[in-house]
Amino acid sequence: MSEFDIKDNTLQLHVHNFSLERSCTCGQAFRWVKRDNGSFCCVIGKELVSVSQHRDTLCISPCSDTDATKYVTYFDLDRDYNAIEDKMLADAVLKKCIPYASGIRVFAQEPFETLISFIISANNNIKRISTTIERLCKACGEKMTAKDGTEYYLFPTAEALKNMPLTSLRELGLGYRDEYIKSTAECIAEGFPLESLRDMPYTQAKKELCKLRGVGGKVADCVLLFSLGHGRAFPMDVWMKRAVSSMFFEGKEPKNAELCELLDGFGDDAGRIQQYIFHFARETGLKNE
DNA sequence: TCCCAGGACTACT
DNA sequence: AGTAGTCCTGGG
Repeated sequence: MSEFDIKDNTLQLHVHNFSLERSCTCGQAFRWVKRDNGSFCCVIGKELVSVSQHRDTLCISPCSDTDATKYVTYFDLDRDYNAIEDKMLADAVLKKCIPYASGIRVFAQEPFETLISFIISANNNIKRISTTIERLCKACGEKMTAKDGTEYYLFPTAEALKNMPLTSLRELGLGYRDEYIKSTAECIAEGFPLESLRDMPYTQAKKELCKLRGVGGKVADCVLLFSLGHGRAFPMDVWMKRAVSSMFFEGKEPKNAELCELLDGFGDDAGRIQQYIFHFARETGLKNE
């Protein structure tokens, strides 16, 4: 495991080629908040944690003695992203993405929170997704108080969401997604084996996820990549469609088989490479393609 | 006022 | 199997 140190309830993790800012704001997670002092806050597990980066050191607080592995896993610190970038450097197209996205890590988030969050993300923008999720947490997530007195809310359990009246959900600004969320929360509360999708082949796991209401191919891929460890998952939103068409298919939309061939070439790093392409597309607007 | 935003559902060929 | 219209909401 990567090097770490704990003092004064602060965990210090050694990182390399890591960008906290890019990783927290790239759209994979919605509860990270940037504070004036440059640190980022989020509720992870049941803790409200503050994270800051100083060159190659990540400082996380508060922390207990046994939290190191938890955050190494969350921030994906044991993976060799240099090896991924080396692979991309060998490809003339992928090479161009690196300067725009280097340092992004794919976080390992909690499956249920990720599932509900990305159902909300459908036909929606990041700002509204974030505010809606915070309202949802406040409405039916457990209220917690940190040692310094700060109050915060956990992401709601499936049980709590299931018991919310549709009208109350609608008042939170979920729009037509309210019934998707209620229905999916019901399925999870009644035993839909979300965790078991981790060990299932990618294609089968995706098929299972798509049985849930409000979950189509794109949302399923987000859940598989961002919370269930499926590196093959390659979320295709409108930006990615534009990017993939212009970068790999001379501006034309690829047929399904052509796309599969491309993604097979990316192998188990497809999802992480997706993050590089996505960031490149957003920052350049694909103007030079 | 109209149109769209990091999709999914439904009802059609 | 593939495609058009519709869906709540906030902002340009």
